[in-house]
Amino acid sequence: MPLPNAEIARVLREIADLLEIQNANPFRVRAYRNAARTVEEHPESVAAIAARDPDELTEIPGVGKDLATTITEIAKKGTAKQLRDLQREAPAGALEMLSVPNVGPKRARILAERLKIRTREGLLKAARAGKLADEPGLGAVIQSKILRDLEAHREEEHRISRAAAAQYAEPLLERLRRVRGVTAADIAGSFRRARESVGDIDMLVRADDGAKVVDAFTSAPEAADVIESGATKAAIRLHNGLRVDLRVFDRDSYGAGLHYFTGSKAHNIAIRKLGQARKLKINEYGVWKGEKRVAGREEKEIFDAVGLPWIPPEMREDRGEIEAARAGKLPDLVELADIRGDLHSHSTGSDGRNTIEEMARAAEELGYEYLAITDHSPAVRVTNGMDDAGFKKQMAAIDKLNAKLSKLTVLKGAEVDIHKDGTLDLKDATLAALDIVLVSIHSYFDLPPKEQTARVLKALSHAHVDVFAHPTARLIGRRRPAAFDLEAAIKAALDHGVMMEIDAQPERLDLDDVSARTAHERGVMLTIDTDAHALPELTGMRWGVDQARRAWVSKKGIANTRPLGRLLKLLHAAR
DNA sequence: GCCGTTTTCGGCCCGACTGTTTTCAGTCG
Repeated sequence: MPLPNAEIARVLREIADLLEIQNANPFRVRAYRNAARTVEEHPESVAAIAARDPDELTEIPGVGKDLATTITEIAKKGTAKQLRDLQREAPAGALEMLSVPNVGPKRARILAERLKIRTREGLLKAARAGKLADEPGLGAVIQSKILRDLEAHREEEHRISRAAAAQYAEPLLERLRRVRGVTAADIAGSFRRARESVGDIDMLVRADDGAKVVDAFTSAPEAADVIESGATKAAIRLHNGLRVDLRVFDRDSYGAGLHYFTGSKAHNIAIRKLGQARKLKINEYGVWKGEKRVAGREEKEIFDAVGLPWIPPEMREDRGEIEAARAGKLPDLVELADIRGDLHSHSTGSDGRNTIEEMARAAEELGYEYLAITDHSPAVRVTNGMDDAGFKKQMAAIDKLNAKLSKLTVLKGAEVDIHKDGTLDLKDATLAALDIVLVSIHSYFDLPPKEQTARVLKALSHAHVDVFAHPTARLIGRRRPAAFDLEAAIKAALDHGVMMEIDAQPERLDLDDVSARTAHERGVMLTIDTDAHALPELTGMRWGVDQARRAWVSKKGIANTRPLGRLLKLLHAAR
């Protein structure tokens, strides 16, 4: 297994941090950060490219001759001589200081070099002892901020799922909308781009009187702490530790502000460069020709100014969307309203909380044409899975229910466990009788990559398999993706006509955006499913659709946008 | 360190808030 892109990116970022502490050319630092990002999001294994032909690496934007050499070295050895040299030269402890809020490269160096602080605990002690107060560049106020953040364990970036963030952000947004004089309010940032997790929330408000909005914001009951508070900008921390940033814009600049604060940073930089080429300055207040603002009210005007069609927020990651927009090749992204059914759900047959009929009625309410009930097979005890006899009974029950239902068809399905050796957990005769067979990993997550890959490939080659459900089995923030060769799995899926799932559970979102995009581009049909274990979870489809949009997938690329007849044809074709 | 619709050299996105800097550096987004 080649070194994961994320690991190469991590090493590049560490080099960037150390260069910054060294006070290196900021543009050089930026080059490393930029390369780290593009490597991390590259759809193909960068280490595999390096092994094949290192020169090919320079085709990745932001990677030139030097970085190609460094990346090749990292891919081969897991580290680079440059990194080791920098580590030796840097004052011990400086890197660790960087992760503390309000400590950047300059202060990190002061803390490590002058105060000889090596660890976070050391910093906490020094701050308590008042040793930071008299240092140039620090001071009493910075000291107390550092102390407060360290005591609250805020040193590490704390990301929460987008779905969880919505529960905090949406009520706060409603509160701001009710402030007198506010004519619009939106959540921007990574939340609007539909990243699977968010580290903070950005809110934009359109109003003439910024002070009034800032006041309402900083005094909201949701605010546990005010981080900063200015004329048009403020930041608070919620009781759960989540940071919320607020910006207020007037009518003439709101669209520009929304574009700017939706990001991503990399996307914005690319757009500004396009502006520069047209002798335009683009900032969060508008598009400027000299001193004159020529656009800014609507977000679309920013794109107009640089000759591009409006680009959906989910695509704004500088992953080729600007080139696609320029070429008129932006995909027509799938929408929630395109979804005609759900292909992965559970009932009281295994670990679901509702009966098949309750689930079916709820799906009917959502306007769906079909719902697949895909209860677990018996291998994993905690899921209370059914054996072959159990499924036989359930199929008969579904036939009966379908006779009663007028608008919706319940599909007879199963979520079958993939054993350690790649065999499946139900008999072939049972699988053959089902309308839809999902396979997934629920055990032995840590097999060696070779073995894990073999296991997955064997399962996907099984004649009765329709969908590879939550393929990597990751749980965001809790369980790493199973280590198998995803490229090989995608190829196998394609060869055997197996679809791959985007599981919409906020904790899973599996496949992730980059993998789903790769699978889609290779021609693998995808599904978006809620994996609902109870009625309310059936409405979680939106999180999966957003993920698919981040993967550039159109309606055509998602199997369950098909009407029932076409879907069944698709399922039969694969068998 | 990267890169080219002015450029193979000389640029590289841009601004708000904070603190202590008495004119701006550091940090952050």
